[in-house]
This record gives sequence, structure tokens and C-alpha cells, in this order.
Amino acid sequence: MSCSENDGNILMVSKEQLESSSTDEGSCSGSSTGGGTVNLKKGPWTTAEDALLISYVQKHGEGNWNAVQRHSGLLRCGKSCRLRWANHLRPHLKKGAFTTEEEQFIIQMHSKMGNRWARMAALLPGRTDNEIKNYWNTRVKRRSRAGLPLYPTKVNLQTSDENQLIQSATELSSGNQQNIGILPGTINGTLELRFLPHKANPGPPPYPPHFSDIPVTAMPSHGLGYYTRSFLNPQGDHAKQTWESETSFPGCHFGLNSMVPAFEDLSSLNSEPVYLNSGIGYPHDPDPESKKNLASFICPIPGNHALSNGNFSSSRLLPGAVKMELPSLQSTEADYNDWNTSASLFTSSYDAVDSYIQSPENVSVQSDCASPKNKGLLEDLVQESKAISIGKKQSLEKSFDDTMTGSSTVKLEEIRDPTSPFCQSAVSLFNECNPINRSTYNESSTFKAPMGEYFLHLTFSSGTQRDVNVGSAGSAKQDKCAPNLPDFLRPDVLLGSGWFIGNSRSAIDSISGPLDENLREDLVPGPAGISSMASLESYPWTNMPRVCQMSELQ
DNA sequence: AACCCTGCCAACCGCTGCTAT
DNA sequence: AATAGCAGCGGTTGGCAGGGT
Repeated sequence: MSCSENDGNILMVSKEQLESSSTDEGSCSGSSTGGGTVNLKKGPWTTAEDALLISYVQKHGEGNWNAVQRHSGLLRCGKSCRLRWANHLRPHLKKGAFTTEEEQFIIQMHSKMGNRWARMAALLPGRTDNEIKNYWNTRVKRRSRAGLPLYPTKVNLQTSDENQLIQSATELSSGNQQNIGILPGTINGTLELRFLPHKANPGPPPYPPHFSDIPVTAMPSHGLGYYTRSFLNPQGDHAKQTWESETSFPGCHFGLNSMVPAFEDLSSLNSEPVYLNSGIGYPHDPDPESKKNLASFICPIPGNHALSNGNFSSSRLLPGAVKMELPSLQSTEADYNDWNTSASLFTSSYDAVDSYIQSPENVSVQSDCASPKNKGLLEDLVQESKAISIGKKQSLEKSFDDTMTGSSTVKLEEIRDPTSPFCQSAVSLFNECNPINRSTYNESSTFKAPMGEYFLHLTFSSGTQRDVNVGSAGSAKQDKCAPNLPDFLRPDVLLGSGWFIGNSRSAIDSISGPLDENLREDLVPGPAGISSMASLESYPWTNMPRVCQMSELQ
């Protein structure tokens, strides 16, 4: 009853064939196609219908389901088509029974989310909400008949870390920020922010294997990508101060360590320049209060350094940026490769960065921008690091043929503020993705956030890994920005919350993965007063705390 | 062999939220 | 602001298969 593109043979079906197939009375509400109302078929799909639908999606991409009938002759309503595609025909669907791990995950997530099938499905790649729903309903029936509790005891015996983290992330994802404070104080493990863009259009949609398992370099060449930010939780006084009522979080760190290849592997990515902060970028949020632009934080322009002086550099802009629009993640394969590359960047460890410094030839850092002076962020990072490491306070001045700002001069100033644990430098992870000076941008321009799902990837000290969908941005349909990411994803919140940033090492962690524990011991406290969500107002986008200082790593 | 129960699966329905007009 | 169209979500139903009696 199924027919997927995996079969390899798309059946060509004539309208006559279709119409000769059994049809039921009834329709999704009828459909008028010029001449009159067409009774749409209901009931099980035939192979011929599947083939038609697949053919349609291959040509036109997903979405616009109501047009399927018009264009393909399928006598099905849009809803039915969408359902059929999503549940049966789309690529990379897992079939078969749930694995034990999946079952446990469902149980765990249901205990936190309730019947949010679609959200759970988003966390279980290859599985559909319908499958999960069916599984759960069956389980409910079975257990109620057996007189068993809905949730096994072990769910309740999960560590408070996991429970609270998952719950908090879940709450955050549903807009409840009241308990955000729970997070920093109770988790032991790794937290990553991952981005799963919407599918390339009309290419195959991005339905990855389990997030934790997929190496970036193994991702398909288009349609799927992660954008990962990871953060180091401060262990210093600041954190204790802020979260002292919570349990401690020894060894808590936020890093990228499970899904990405080692930095050394980057040498194999010789086809693409490498940047520490590649990815898709967005100009500054014209409205700091607006949640609509939150995505800009996680979507830095590749190598784009927004600097505290209001200028920003652009080491490598994706084509779309030229138009001051987000290069849509569903745009080109080339764009997508950027994502792969950018994600790979975050696999680097601090050691890898160091080794890179020593052997830059290991990684091809190039710029495909017009100006040969354009530098990738990694290069900037390294340069600055070198400069700082030799104790010279210097400004790095670069001219960029910046396609977004026009030619601009960018000063990468090393500014040290001893009173602030937040570093400030040109390589500030957040600055670069959060252009400071609004005047830099044409506020009337259209900026697009990357469409897709955003996940918090939680890695617990026990090794357990979970992905929590924390929001989505954009819609496949409109190809425009409509992010509804929770506020906690804002850099100012992340920073201010005291989650991540203690000092430069945290930033390095954030870009290069977990550090050696010895290094982590040296974390310095974050600033008081910006330790909670309350800081959200006090830290507008235009007043972002600094994040890292490469020199402090030396 | 017939019947029943159960699990599984597929699909439909109604509702909601978003977007465009 | 109101409305319509659309996509998506969650609840529900119905059919089928397999196992037990």
C-alpha cells in the first residue's frame, strides 16, 4: 500500500486510471476546479495516487497542498495529501516498531509534554506524530487494562537534572519562561542549541537521523543542517550567587561534543572555507522587544562580526545576504553546504583551535567574498588571539567589500573591561551575530530568519541525550521569517542568565566544544545583576555583554 | 473453523493559528 | 479589523491482522 521514491519507479498514472480506482462518497468539503465541484476520494490511498503525489512533491515541493489536486489530478483534498505525504511518503521515514530507546523517549517526553505529538515527532526523526500518537494510545489502553500506571516508575526516578531540564526546556518552548531559572542551577551536562532548517525546496526534506548520532559531515548535501551554539555554564561565584538555591552543577558545561566530527576532520572539508562562526546571518533586530527577531541570534551571518562600534565585518556572506535577506535555508545546495561547514566548525576543541593557530594550513580558510581582505571569523579569532597573546593592544583594521553595508571599515578593537567577566572582542560570538548599530542597517529591509525548528540538545552527565524542540521559525509556505523562538534564546538572556558565560573559555567552549576540565576550573564569575530573566529588559540587543576574549585563553 | 480480543495502522474530522487580502 | 484560505495538530474512528479460546 505504500509507494515511496525509494521504490525507484514512479508510476505514471493517467487520470483515467485514477478515476477508475475506487472512489468513495464524500469529500474533504468538495473542491471546485473551474468546471464544478469534484468529489474527492477518501479512504486508503492507492499506489497510483501515491505516485502522483510523490511526483507532485518532487516537482513543486511540499506545501500548497490544495494545489495538488489542480496540478496533479489527484482526487484528494489537500489535507489528505499532506497527511499522506507526511506520514507515509516523505523520505527518511522510519518504519517498524519503536525501539526501546524511542519508547522510553516517548514516555519521558509525554510525561513532560503531554499529548504534543507533533513536537515529540520533531524530536524523533523519522517518526510521525501519528505513529507516536498511535503508540501512546495503544500503550494507554494496554496499561490501563493491566492496571499499570501510565508512566513507569523509572520515569519518576529520572534525575532531577533531566526532569527539570526537560521540563524547563519544554516550558520554554511553550512560552512559559517562569521557570527558566531552573535550568542553570540544576543541570549537569551539555546543552546545545540546534537549528534544523525547513526542507530545501523542492529537494527532499530534512529528516535527519537522530540528532545525537549524525555527524555533520554525513548530512545530506542539502535540506538538512544544524546550527549549533553551545555554551559553557559558569561555575564561578556568579553562578553560585545566582543559583545558590539550586543544586550545584559540578562539571556542568555546555558544549558541542556529540554530533559533530572532530576539528581535525575539518581538514577533509577542503571544499569549503571554514569559519568559526559560519552560518546564516541576520542583521540586527530592529525591534529588540520583538520576539520575531530572536532568531537573529542564532543565525549569524557567516563570519559576520558585528562590533561594538556599530560596524560589522563580513568575512563571508551567503548570496542571499547581498539582498539583505536571509539566504533561505531552503535555498541552494551551496547554502546548505555552508551550514554543514558551519556546524562542523563547532566541533573544534580549544586544542583544535590552538592547533589551527599553529597550523592554519590544516584548514582552508578562504573567503569567497569579493574582497580578498575578507577574513573568516576563525581567522579573525586567530589573528586577534595572536595579537593579544603577544601583549600588544592593537586594532585590527580591515576593509571589507561588504555586501550588506557597502564597503566599510571595521575595527576589531580589543577592549578589555576588567570589571566585566564578559569579554569583548571582535570575535564575540554574540556580537557577530547581533549587529549592534541599528543605523548600520536599513531597517525597512526585509530580513529573514532561517525557517526551521530549533532544538535544545541536552546531554546529561549520565550520557543521556535529549532534543527538545524550543520553537520554530518561519514557515515553509511563506518562506519568510516568522520566528517564535522563546526569549531565552536571545543572546542577552543567555548571557545575562548566567548560564553560559563566565569568561573567555566559555566562549571558546561555545565555539569549539568542551574544554579540558582543567581549563574549566578557571572560570570566573559572571556579573551580578544580569543573572536572570530579569536582565532581559536591561540588556537590549544594543547593549549586549561581551562574550569572549581569546587572549584569556592563552 | 469460527469467534473474539487486541494491537496496529491509516485516515478522517474538527479545531486552531497563521497569513494574506 | 474582518474575513478567507491554508497548514498543521490532536482526537477519533475504522479496517486489518494475528493470536487466543
